[in-house]
Amino acid sequence: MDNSVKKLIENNLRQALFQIKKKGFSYHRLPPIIITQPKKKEWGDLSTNLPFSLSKISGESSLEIGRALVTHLKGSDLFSRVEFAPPGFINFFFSPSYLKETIRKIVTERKNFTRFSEGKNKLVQVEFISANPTGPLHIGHGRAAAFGDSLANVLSKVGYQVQKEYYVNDMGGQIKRLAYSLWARMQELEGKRVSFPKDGYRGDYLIPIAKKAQEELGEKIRKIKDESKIIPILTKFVVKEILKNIREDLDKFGVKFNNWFFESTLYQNNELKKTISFLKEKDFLYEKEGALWFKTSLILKGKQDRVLRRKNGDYTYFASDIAYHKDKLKRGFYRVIDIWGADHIGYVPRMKAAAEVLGYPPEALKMVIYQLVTLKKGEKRVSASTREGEFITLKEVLKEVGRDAARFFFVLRTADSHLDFDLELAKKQTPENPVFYIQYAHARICSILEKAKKMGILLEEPEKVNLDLLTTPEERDIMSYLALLPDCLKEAADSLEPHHLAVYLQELSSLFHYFYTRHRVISENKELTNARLILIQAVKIVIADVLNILGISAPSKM
RNA sequence: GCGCCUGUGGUUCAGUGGAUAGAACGUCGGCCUCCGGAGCCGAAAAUCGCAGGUUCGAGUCCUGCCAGGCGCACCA
Repeated sequence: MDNSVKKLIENNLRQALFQIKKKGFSYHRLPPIIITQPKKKEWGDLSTNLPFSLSKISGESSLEIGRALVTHLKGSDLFSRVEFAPPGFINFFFSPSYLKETIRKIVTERKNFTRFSEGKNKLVQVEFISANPTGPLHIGHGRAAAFGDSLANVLSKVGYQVQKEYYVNDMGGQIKRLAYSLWARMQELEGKRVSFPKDGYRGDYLIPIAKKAQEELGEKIRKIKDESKIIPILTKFVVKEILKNIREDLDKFGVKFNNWFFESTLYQNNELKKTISFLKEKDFLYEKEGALWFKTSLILKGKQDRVLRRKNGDYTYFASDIAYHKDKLKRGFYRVIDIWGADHIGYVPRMKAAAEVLGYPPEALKMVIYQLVTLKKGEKRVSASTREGEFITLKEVLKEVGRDAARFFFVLRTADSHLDFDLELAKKQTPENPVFYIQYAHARICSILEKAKKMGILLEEPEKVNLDLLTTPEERDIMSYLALLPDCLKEAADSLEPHHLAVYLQELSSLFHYFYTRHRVISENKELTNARLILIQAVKIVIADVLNILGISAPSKM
């Protein structure tokens, strides 16, 4: 728990800062202490530019600050060396004893090695995908699913109690069009020539649902003459069916939600109307031209007001979304994270403004925007669109490239990057996909452990093994990198960027494969064998743990 | 027109204001008596879109421009 090595170094630095202040160095405030992994091995395992940043504040020379800090940093058993690298860096070299402690911890604490306690008792919500139940999930939703699920896992590692929620828009014009589209399909099945509703959903996926609707509802519907009374029945049916498909896809993708929140409940339990009254009391509403308006302009300068209730009496999506966020706030989340596609970017300021009126503390509501996925078919780029019925479904992607590869592919990039999903490449990607590289490292380790077992070599308790024997540069590099994992996870959580973990895995796997080709784990030297078995176990545990966070399997055989 | 995102080797992407900008794929050349060759090593390949600015120091921050993506509803 709480195995941040950067935190340890930071504490050491703070003590040293306190010491040099007593010796006459003057600074009125501390700069943020930034500790990074340097580019070159000669510059240590970790490094800080504190002399630079402190010099900027105090006006004293970075050379003097650096030298003074280093003399006061000596004496920690964390490092074997601390070097001042003029003109302004301090480089830290982990001590062998710290590295030993690291792999012992990993082997004994296992998954708890990456666990933090800081979020304890704090509720966080991650709301993601929330695709309208008007069609199957497509490749873009896959990105949201992989990102949101991984982020939720990362946050729960840091100690938060995370709730994953899917908001279902089962109201409004889109759903109405969907029901009419289904009705048209059903009539087609009966051989009637009907004109398809304009702006209807033309995708083939409605055809099997239409068949099922006929089987289950046909008789009931035939008795109803008034079409307007048929539609509500069909609406309920089609939403249920499509949600069932969505759940199946997500199940295959390894994504499970704690809660499915239906927009319609906000109507049923009157919360929507209560929200409207609330906003009215706050004097944020007015009527104009028969519609009810929200005074967005009071908060967002230069922006126009937005309609909450239309002339025809229907509430807008914005209205129920305000009610939805009011409900979330009431549920006591320390933080609410909404993961939205870039096509909702213009909606962010509006929702934030509404949140302010609802009384959200500014940092409590965070929208993460991920850029949309475009499909690359040869030289052509095709964007996904549910309405036109021309899209690659998540189901197809899963069929083509598999869950592990798909999830890794989606989560390897930052949310900001515009993802070109080259399906042709993804299809033939199997051998060269980076996820296999990582899983292969895991499988290789399992295989070695299995071999050791067959040879009758028992895995010793880490305390009983002489880890001082792990002295080669390759072994040291692995241990050093393992020590950085908790910080990597912490940073992924703080920045809401799970891709750091995917990058970490690639590097760790590379270090392991490199080690593997140079050294034998199982050898005549019994003591060394035991030590290396501990090392590779640590690597194995870490790979499996991080893959698990990313929702990817860690097979022992491939 | 306005707002947000992106522009880094041939391609896809990493990169927390710091030290000589990294990796993968592709290309070329090597490495299997021996724990899994789905691996490893080496080489070629980058004016970090362009132009200014801030700074001791800019791929990273600011301004302008160029190119691409997404928005700019009484749709969701």
